[in-house]
Amino acid sequence: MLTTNAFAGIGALVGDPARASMLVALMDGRALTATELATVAGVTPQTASSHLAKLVAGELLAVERQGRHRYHRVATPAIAEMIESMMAVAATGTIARRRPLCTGPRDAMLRRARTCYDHLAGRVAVGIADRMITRGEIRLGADGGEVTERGAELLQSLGIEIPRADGRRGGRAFCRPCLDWSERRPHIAGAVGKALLAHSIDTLWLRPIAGSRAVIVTPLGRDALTRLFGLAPDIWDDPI
Amino acid sequence: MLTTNAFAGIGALVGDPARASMLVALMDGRALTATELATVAGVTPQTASSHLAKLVAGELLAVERQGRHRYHRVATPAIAEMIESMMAVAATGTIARRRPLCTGPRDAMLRRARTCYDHLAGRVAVGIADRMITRGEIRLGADGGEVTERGAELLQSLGIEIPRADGRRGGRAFCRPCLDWSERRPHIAGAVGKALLAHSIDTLWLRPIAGSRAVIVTPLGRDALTRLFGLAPDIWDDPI
DNA sequence: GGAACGCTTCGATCGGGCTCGAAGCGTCGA
DNA sequence: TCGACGCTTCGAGCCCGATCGAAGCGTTCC
Repeated sequence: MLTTNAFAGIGALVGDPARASMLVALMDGRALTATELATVAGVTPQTASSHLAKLVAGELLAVERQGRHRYHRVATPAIAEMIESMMAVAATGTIARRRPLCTGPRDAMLRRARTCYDHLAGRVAVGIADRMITRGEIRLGADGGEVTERGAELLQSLGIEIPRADGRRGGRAFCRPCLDWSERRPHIAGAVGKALLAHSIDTLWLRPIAGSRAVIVTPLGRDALTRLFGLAPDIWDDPI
Repeated sequence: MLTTNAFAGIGALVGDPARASMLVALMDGRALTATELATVAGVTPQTASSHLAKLVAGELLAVERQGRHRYHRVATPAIAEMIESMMAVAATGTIARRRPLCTGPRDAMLRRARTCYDHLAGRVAVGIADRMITRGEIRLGADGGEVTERGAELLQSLGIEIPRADGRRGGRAFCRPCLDWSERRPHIAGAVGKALLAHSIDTLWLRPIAGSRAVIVTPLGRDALTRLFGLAPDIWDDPI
């Protein structure tokens, strides 16, 4: 079976710890250089080069040359989704469940707010999803979700344009639940989640941290998100 | 990073050809014995036992003892979704795209109609999705889909009860697009796809083949599906 | 032009894991 | 009770691939 071999090949590509680290690092959607990825993976540049060549040949990563740098990024959204679903499985495993996923002040930031490929994740993102559901602005089920009319009004009032499912103006905007690794509950992914994150960065509500998936919630963003999405004030406090 | 290690572990588990074959074979949702899986993977029972032990330890498979048999199945729907997304990536790769996925009379059946974990896949499934979209019975987008009121009426008239997204009666029924490996276009997955397949088997429209993911479309099913979903007659002909 | 830098290629080493034969354990049927 | 069967464990062989040093190529900066 040709597909089965390709399937195993994908697994083997992801199966090496160094390559896995690289893929995880690229899951925020940015493009990183070979040297940066070597540092992330904890290997020498030669080894990283070999790994990156394999990932590019396997079409998991795409590469662009810029001068003497080579920027690597996740090749397609489908691949990012695949990695997401694999991490969701990995995060629910016994080994990961045994003790808290991460500790320390740096990881407290990750748990609070981080990027998940093209949308927001973490305690804040789950809180936003919770409130939008209870206020009837979105609906989320096991198989998908959508923005309600009330939700569309809210987003439009913020200046966020949500692409419709079928391209037509009158169509419905779907969104996708994405299991949050740290919270173990869904946050909003898909076009809606992407637009929400982009808008939050544009308006300086959130500020990405270079070299990390964590994002800083600015004082401006804290006020805006609390007000607009009716977040509980204690969402900003890191639990012990 | 604990999660990254677990992530790489999942990849390594899937990365072996023998284990990959087993997982693919189990993707129709049935539970198979260790010996059956050894045959599928083309390895000796000892080797299969070792692989299965790893897959069970990694919580990708669950096992049930029945007398001297051990039945293995995909542990959770989340894992089946993960495998699906990996196969979708594998099926779009250059290697798989180079030549037709499969040939021969046995594979013609697979291309026509097969199970995809808990729902139907293949040319017929894609045809059903196409027609339901054009007739306004379902909507499918990149991030999800839903059953329209007209679609709900159709399904209800067939005696298919679709679980609502939020459990409430008035709620909306979401469904999920799933990229068809052989057709390279989406068919219907999620609760709606599952209910549709179950109903088709109950009514003897479809008959699963033991030891294969292919399903036979009975004459009864051919008539019913053509009539109910307005399929083009040539969908039953295998292209050369 | 020369040096520093980013990245790749080549070659050698080495460890992990896949594989199967042989043997052992539990279950089923006669 | 005995043999057949399904499956697992143990052990040894063996191959693949990850890793890094050394060297080479192209780019940038001074």
